[in-house]
Formats: sequence, C-alpha cells, structure tokens
Amino acid sequence: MATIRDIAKLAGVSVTTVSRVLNNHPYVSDKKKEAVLKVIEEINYKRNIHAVHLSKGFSNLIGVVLPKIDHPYFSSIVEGISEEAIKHHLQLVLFQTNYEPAKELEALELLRGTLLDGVIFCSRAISFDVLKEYKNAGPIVLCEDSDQSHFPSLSIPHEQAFQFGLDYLISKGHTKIAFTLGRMEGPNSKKRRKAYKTKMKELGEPIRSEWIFDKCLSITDGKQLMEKLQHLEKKPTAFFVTNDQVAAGILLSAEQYKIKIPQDIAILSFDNQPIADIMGITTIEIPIRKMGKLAVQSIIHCKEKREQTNKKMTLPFRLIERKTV
Amino acid sequence: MATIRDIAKLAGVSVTTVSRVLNNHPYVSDKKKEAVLKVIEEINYKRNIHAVHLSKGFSNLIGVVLPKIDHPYFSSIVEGISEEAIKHHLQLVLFQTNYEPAKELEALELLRGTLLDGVIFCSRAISFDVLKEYKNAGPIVLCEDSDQSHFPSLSIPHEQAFQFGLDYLISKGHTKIAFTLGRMEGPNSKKRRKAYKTKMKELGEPIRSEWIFDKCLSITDGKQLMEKLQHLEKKPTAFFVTNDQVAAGILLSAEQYKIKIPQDIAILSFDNQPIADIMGITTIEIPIRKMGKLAVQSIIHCKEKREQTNKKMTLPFRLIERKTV
DNA sequence: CCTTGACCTGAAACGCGTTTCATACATTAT
DNA sequence: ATAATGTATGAAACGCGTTTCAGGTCAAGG
Repeated sequence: MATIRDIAKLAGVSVTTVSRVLNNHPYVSDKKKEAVLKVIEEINYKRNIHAVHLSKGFSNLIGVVLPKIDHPYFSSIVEGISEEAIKHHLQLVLFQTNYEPAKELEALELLRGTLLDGVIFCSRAISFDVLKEYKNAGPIVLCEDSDQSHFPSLSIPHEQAFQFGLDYLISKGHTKIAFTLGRMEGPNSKKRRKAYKTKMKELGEPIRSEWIFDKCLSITDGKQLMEKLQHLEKKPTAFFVTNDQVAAGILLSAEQYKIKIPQDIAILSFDNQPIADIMGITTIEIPIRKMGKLAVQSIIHCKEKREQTNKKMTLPFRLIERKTV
Repeated sequence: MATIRDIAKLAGVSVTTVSRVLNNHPYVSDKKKEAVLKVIEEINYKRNIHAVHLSKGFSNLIGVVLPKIDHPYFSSIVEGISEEAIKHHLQLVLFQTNYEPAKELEALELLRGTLLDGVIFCSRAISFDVLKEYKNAGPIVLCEDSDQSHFPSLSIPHEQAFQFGLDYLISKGHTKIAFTLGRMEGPNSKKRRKAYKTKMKELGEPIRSEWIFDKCLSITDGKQLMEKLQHLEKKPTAFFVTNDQVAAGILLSAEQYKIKIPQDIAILSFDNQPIADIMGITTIEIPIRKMGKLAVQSIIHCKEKREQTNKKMTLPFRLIERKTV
C-alpha cells in the first residue's frame, strides 16, 4: 500500500504538502497541488483511515443503542438518525442490546476508547449511576423523558401526553380505563404510570393492577392482550396502549372475540406510524424521526463546542383522531 | 492519556510485555502479568482503539447496506446480522441508501479504506460492473439471488419459489394471476418475472402488463393496490405479492371495496413475518434472519481465510398455508 | 525604507499499539 | 550428553496521516 510519503517522493514535495492537499488546506501552490493530485490519481492512492483516526483522535462514527431494530418505533428513530447523520458525514454503529446492560456498556466502552464520537441511547436498561461514569467519555444523548440533568435528553412530555390522552378518553365518556406499557420500569413508562395514578385519583377510580399490562410492544402482544381480557372479571371500556402495534394487534383479533371497537372497547395508542393511518387507529403522534434528527444534532453540538450540554428537549405531541375511540 | 509505554515504565517491564498482557499472549510470567494488570487498574488505562486498528490493519467493523431500515424485511435481516455479529465481536455500520448509488459507494470506499472489514449488501442499486471494481477491497456478500460468480450470494431460489407459489395458486384453481414486485429491475424481481412468464406460457395465459405492479413494498402500497384494482378492466382472481406487508395492506382495505378474501381474490405473499401469522396470510417463508446470520459467517470466512469465495448459497423456502388462498 | 501579515514549504515530532527479531534460559527428546 | 523445543523478555521497527514549528518570500501599509 502506498503511503503519503511515497506520494511526496514521487511528486517532489514534502509529506506535509501532500497532507495539505488531502485536507484542502489553502496554503498550497496550484503547481504542487496539481503534481500531488496527479500522483494520487496515477497510483490510485487511498488514505489509510485508521491512521487518520489515530492522528485526529476521532472517527466520525456514532453509536446507536437500542433493544431491537426489528420494531417500528426503533427503526423509525434510526431512520431519523440516519438521515441527519448522512448530512454530517457521520456513520452509524448499531448496538442491538435486547436490553442487556453488558451490550449497552460495550457501546460506552467504545465511546471511552474514542472509537465512537458519541452515543445515542434510543432506550436503555443500565442504571443512571452507571451511565454517569461515562459522563466524560464523550457526548451521550438519551431519547427519553428524563428528570436527570447530566445528559441531554429528548422526548415528548410523557406525563402530560398520557394525561392528555386520558382526558380525551374521559371526554368520550370513559372512566374504566386500562393501559399497557413497554417496560414497567422504563423512564417513559414511569411517567405514564404517574399520569394514570393522578388522573384516576381525580376521577375517584381505583387503580386496578390487573388493568396495567407490562411488556406490550408488538402486534402479537396486542393480540395476546385480547386473550387476557377474556379472563378479566371486571372489564375496562377503554385501552390506552403503548403504541400503534399493540393497537393493531387488538384490532386484528377483536373480531374473533366478538368485540366491537370502539363500541365495546375504545383504543388509544401512541406513535402514529403508517399502520395507524391504515387501520384507522386513534393515536397520539410522537415525532419519532424528528427525535432521531435532533439526537444527532445534539451530538454534533457537544462535539464541536467540546462542552457537555444537559439540555432537556421536549418535543410536541398531538392527537390524531380516527376511528378507535 | 496514558499509553502502553507509561504502563511499561510503571510496571518495570517492556512495552512488548504490556502488549502481550493486553492481548492474552501466553508467554508472560505470572509475576509480570500481575504487575502490568495492577498498573492498568490503578491508572484506569484504556487502550486507544485507533492505534490498535492502525497496527492490526483491520477494525472489526462491518458495513450493512440497505435502502431503508424502516421496513420489516430489512430490519429482520439486520437483526439476524446483528445476532451473529455480536457472537464474533463485530460491530455493524449501517448504510441507509435509499437506493442511491452514491451512498452504496460510500460503504465500498470505506471497505477499500479498511475502515470496514466487510460489506453486506441487503439489496443494491449499483451495477454489477461497478461492484466488481471493489472485488479486491475486501469481503462483500450479496443477499440476492445472483447469477454472477464473483461474490458470495445468499438467497432463496426466487425463480423456483415463485413458480412453486404459482403452482400452488393454480392448484387452487387460479389462472388469472396478478403479481407485485418491489423493484422491477431488482435481481430477485427479475427471477420472479421470469418464473411468471414461464408459467403463464405453460398455462396459455397472456402476460398482461397491467397485472404487474411495481414498487409495492409497504402496507400502504398494498392498500393503494386495491384502489388500482378498481380501475382494471379485467380482474385477476389471485394476487401474488412482494411480501406480507403488501398482503396486509390488501387485507386491511379489502372490506371497504367489498372484496372477500380468498373468495373474490386470493392473496399469496412472501416472507412470513409475524403480521402474516396474525392476519392469517398464506405466505412463502423466507428465512430472513438466517440469511443475515449466514452473511456474517461468509464475511468472517473470507476474512479469516484471506480468500475470496464466490459461493452461491441457496436457502430453503416453504409454503405456510393460512387463510388467504 | 521598514514593518506587518498573508502565503508557502518542509523537517520533525506526534498519536499509540503490535509485531518481528534476537537473545537467553529451561525442558524434553534422542 | 547433545540437539531440539518451549518459555520468557525486550529493543526496535512498523503501520501512516496530521500538526507544530521554524524559515522563507512577497506585497501592502506606514
């Protein structure tokens, strides 16, 4: 493999000059620049990117950690991230963690080892205390409704949004409201639970733990929910679910249980993915792609200013009324 | 930042010994090993990964190029790739190309620049001739039903599978069969078209170009298909579609057009994603995750043996009979 | 005429872990 | 007893682009 020194020799200039040409530094005479370019062309020289990274100390790689790429919510975030990353010539390194802390740590270790210029947590399982140990390793952004003030975070206000959704259901005459969560102890879920508690108290309704369903994320989960519903002694009149996939699962299996939606049970979900449009699901839109985009911008900001921000960014949500409430 | 030389000094050994400890080389006495480990612990030393990459000449990064991560087919492949990659301590760099050749080339250039140890094409837009120029840049695997013999490829036999599907529809009494494709000129689509042509000839049925629908990939596309169907003068009795998403879109909008499935129109699709199970879609299963897994293994194989294979790997498909045919 | 600053160039140092090669002692095998 | 292995260790070279620093030229400003 040819090196910059070979080129320097062949072009009759110094390695510095070659480097300058490679990096578009202005202080190179046209004559030398041409000579260098000519040699580069002739021997089909390719820069050794590892050497570049070693010298510069960074890599234009950013880590994206998420539990499962094969879920519309996460693949949408990644799409948002990807679009923005391309604009800034950043590459994405994917960490599919399945919520295993060890795999999340791997990304953080690579951040510390400067392989990654930053890490975006689309969701996380590791504790906040562990995360804080990597505070100085490089830019970290969290896509969650976070109360901490150590890392920038990015989310809709889940508590407000959930209350808003509950108010909507209540305005439609519902008071018997069940709900589902992705992960009971996830940061966003905690907010949703809190909102539920508050609102049920307001209504004077009891909190029935059997009306709170954990680990509901996919269409399949939604389908199974209908099965579980059969065994419930007291049945809710509305379901406020994790996302459009769960809602879709419910809709798709409602018929076989002879349940009419929204007459028997109303369904309200989050996200507003394409499937919500197609199936007529009433949902609270989350600007998922926008979140991804802003996450990248935040990383870039931290990187350029060489400063750690801890800005909490709150994105807007909105109700999309369709046919399930 | 502390370097390996600092450690050597503090531990009273040579840098070589430190490197050996770091790499678990057996020829280090327990005494020295302990001393080194102790110093590493004390000063919280972290290896500079760029220096490692520069020395070793590779990076444990592999590129994954695909048009859109936000599609179940591709996110499933990536999931398969990811699971296998984790086992081998490889990281994935994602290239979302939208089928723009320039972005595919970016991945190839990074392969040539040794940032990437290999590239997996989940789908591609660039021509084969261009691809061949990167033959020596490093391992490249194509997830497509390919006729070339320059790169390893990985796919179900699309022509056979499509014929098989057609035979199945024919056995159910259909001869008026329309079909959809993702990209008319994609390698897999070509095979499917070929199979269609052959089979229609056998049947003595004409090839109606208006029964061939291009760019059908998503649920939304499936929905729009039903709209287009209305304007067809002569209507097919069966639809053989790109994937389960398109089938789902058809099913979800069939009711509004008062079309009964399978009575009025039978639907057969590819993939066997979870949605096919939930909606009762009859489909031809493609082992998508397995493809991802094998793609990684192929890259590793090429990397280790330092040889370019060009093996064409054919995976099995199978019919999953459900309720749409 | 002299100072200042923009422009141009290159030698050498820098970033840092890995690998090769030479050396030396301890075992085993013959 | 001697040759052949295996174990252990370190100096120096290697991978290669970037950056700093010093030195030099030339035109504009005072």
